[in-house]
Amino acid sequence: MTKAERTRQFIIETTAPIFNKKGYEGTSISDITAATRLTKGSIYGNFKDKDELAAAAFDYNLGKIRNEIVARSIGLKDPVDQLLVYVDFYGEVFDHVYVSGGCPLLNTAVDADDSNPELFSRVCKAMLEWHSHVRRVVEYGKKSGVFLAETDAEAFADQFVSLIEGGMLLSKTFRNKQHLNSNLLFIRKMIVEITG
Amino acid sequence: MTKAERTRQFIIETTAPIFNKKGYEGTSISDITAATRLTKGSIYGNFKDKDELAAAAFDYNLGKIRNEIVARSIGLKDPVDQLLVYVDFYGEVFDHVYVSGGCPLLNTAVDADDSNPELFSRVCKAMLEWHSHVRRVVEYGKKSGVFLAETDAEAFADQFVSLIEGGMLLSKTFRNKQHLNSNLLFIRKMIVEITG
DNA sequence: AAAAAAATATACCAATTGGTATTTTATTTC
DNA sequence: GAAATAAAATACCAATTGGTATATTTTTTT
Repeated sequence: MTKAERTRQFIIETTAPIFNKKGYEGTSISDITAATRLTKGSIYGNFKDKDELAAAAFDYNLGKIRNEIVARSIGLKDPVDQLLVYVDFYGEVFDHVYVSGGCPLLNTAVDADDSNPELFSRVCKAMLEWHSHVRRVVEYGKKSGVFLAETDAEAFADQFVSLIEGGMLLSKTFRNKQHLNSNLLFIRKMIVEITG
Repeated sequence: MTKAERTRQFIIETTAPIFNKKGYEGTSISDITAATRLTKGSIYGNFKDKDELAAAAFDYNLGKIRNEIVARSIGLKDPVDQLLVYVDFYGEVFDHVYVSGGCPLLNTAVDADDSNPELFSRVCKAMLEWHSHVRRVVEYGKKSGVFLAETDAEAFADQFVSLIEGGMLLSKTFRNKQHLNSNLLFIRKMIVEITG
């Protein structure tokens, strides 16, 4: 790892929570230089412009979540266990996610859809990835006889994602983990209910 | 209604969707003067500063929703009907809400929690109002024997609000009403399930 | 260790930000 | 309709925005 690569990574890791908290337009170059204690020259030597850094910061924020989900999912055969990876994960990381400004998917979906089309397309892709993954796990569960054949996988994914993101929104707004926990418990019941 | 009151109202109504789309910090004074075709002097003659206008715009955006919910709820005795007011309302207004930038509660909750404490406290209040209303309707339904006694009203409200806000998020991100509709249908089933 | 290359800092730029004091115009009140 | 009053437009302000050209350090490579 060369010096430049280390600096680039350092800038991304330092500014990622700031972008997540203040938004991708609300974060200024001086916020970035203040947090990194680097100068503009250094920032612009490593990134073409603010948008490129914003995109890298979003990818980093999202990547941390995705990597953890992937790691926890390795080797799991039972679709129930695969769904529970998300439930367990969000239950465990809320406090940490809270201090870094909340769910990057939720935050960026809300604030980039008007101002930053490039960033918004990344959000779309990530949201679709998550939604499709849940849907495919349910479809796999139906095929393998674990889940009831009449289960609507698409609708299940809608409710799964909505309950998690909605729970994050409520818990962050009310500064109370209980709302998210309540939704996660409900998802567990939903999983039991589609289990034949 | 005096001239000043009319102008003030005109400014609020014209800028409310802009604030909702671009965020309360992302909307600049020049966005406001361009949209209203008024000058800074006129804007600042009617509002102390940008924050006061932002708060008025949020109140206006929220008020439109609240007024409609209240109007539709008048005279309803059955708690099922009272809950269905929200379900019907969000099913009907999605297209309109979409073009005005999405749910103001969701948008403002996400973008004001860091930058604008005054605005965020209004969001908190509004979200609590909604959540509490749903909870109280369910509690009333339990007392009057319409809903099962074992129903957890607090948890029901968590899921109710999360499914609507999460559905708005999905439908807005994917530009597809179906996700919200799917959640609204699910809420209907939830209501049936707690009905004894 | 010297030379070449790469990374960082400095000093600047025009444009835009939110906001104000003052002048001009329109609306009330008498 | 004239005088008093209120509203809106103009012209300005300092501070900040994202960004760049150039100078100075650090790293590499030889």
